[in-house]
Amino acid sequence: MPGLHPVGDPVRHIPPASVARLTIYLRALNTLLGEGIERVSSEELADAAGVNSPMLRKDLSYLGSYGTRGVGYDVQYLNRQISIALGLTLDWRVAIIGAGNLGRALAGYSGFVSRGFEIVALFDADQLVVGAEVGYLRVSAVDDLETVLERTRTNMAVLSVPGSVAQELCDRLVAAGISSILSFAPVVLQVPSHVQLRKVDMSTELQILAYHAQRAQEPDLGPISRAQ
Amino acid sequence: MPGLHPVGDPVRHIPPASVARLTIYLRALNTLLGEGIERVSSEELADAAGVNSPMLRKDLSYLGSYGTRGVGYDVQYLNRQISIALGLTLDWRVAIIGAGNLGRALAGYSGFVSRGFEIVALFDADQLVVGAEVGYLRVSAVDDLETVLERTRTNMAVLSVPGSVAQELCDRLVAAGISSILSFAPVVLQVPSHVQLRKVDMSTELQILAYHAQRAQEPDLGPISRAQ
DNA sequence: GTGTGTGAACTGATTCACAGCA
DNA sequence: TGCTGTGAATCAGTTCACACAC
Repeated sequence: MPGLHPVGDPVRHIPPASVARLTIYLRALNTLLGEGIERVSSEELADAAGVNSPMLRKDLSYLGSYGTRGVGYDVQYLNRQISIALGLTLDWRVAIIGAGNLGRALAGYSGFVSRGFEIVALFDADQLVVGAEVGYLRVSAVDDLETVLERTRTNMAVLSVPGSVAQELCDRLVAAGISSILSFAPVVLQVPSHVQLRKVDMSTELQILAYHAQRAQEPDLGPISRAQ
Repeated sequence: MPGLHPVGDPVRHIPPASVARLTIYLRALNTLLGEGIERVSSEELADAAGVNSPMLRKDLSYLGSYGTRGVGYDVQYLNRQISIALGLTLDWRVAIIGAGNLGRALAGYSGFVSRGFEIVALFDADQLVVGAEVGYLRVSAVDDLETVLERTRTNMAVLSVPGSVAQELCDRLVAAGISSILSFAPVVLQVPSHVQLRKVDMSTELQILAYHAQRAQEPDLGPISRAQ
């Protein structure tokens, strides 16, 4: 009986860790769809997503009972149900702030568009860049931020600006009513609690890799000289 | 008594969640250093890092006792201790695979170099791009991957290639002895267990934002019609 | 007095084993 | 019989309160 939940409690409250994995399942399902595969077991899908199958089943159970016992999951149907649960069927209009290499890479990244995200604006502070065409977008002046955000009905923003101006621009985004922000700036940003801020940070990631690599390097009992 | 741990058990085994936050503290400490601040309390540093102070103290306690009770932490000293614990004082030589917009953005990103990571090679498959100069680097042909990795003594790799070729290149990196990989490719990669793979994925991040934004939108009891 | 360091309590995430259904 | 869905058990991560050092 897919689609049936106690009235007033539909799908509510998926644990954050599960939400993150649901996006991975979605990706794996898309790959399967592309290969023309129509049905998949929790074991197979878990493999494709790089998790174990009880975890996958637990995650999916937060959404409802969308599989068939003894059989597995319908790829297309599950794909759609996860999309609905994540809110991907709504209209997401994204502005990218900062048209440097990173901003342009993001603007040209087809993975966004294919998943219900439309990039509707691209801003830069540099007058030499303003007006340039990047893909099908024209770069707007960051001075016109508020006006353009409103005109384009933007409801999500990506910050790809230098750390030194990130907080200032973040504040302007919040003041303009944006409450979902993805930041690539290498600084800690402060936002009011109603704003969802996520950070992507390449040097943080490298540092975490360094930690593990270091540990792998010195097999077990490292030199105490290491400290200081 | 900083620097003293039971012999044979120096600093071992920092929980993953703490490792991730230590990189943030490092960033905050660097900002403080830049402002000429010499001493900081757990409360102040926690604020700057966007966490609460008991958590920060707990995280730091995994490294040792580097603060002074009643006083706080020496910014410079703590900065150094965290760097050591994370392995940032070792020699990290990074290759970037893929010289598209993203690869070039990464190659030009000063945040890497400033934290002990040296970018030593940049690869692309496109013959029109090979040989071009990006910053102080010359783009190498991906055909020469193994040779160049060895010559440059690369020990970390960043994958910024299209999803369709990511697994193949990942396999080649692993075969070439690279065991720390940061992938920006929007696919699930399979690696042997001794290889540390981290993923950065912008569309995953947007999807997570979408989930929260959707929930904020429909105040609490969403329509059941939502399912299917 | 002040602010760190840490065991103890708690909360959330993951694993497991198996009941339930095709 | 086969594979999903889920409570119960385990494990990890976070919060808290307070002992302890300066």
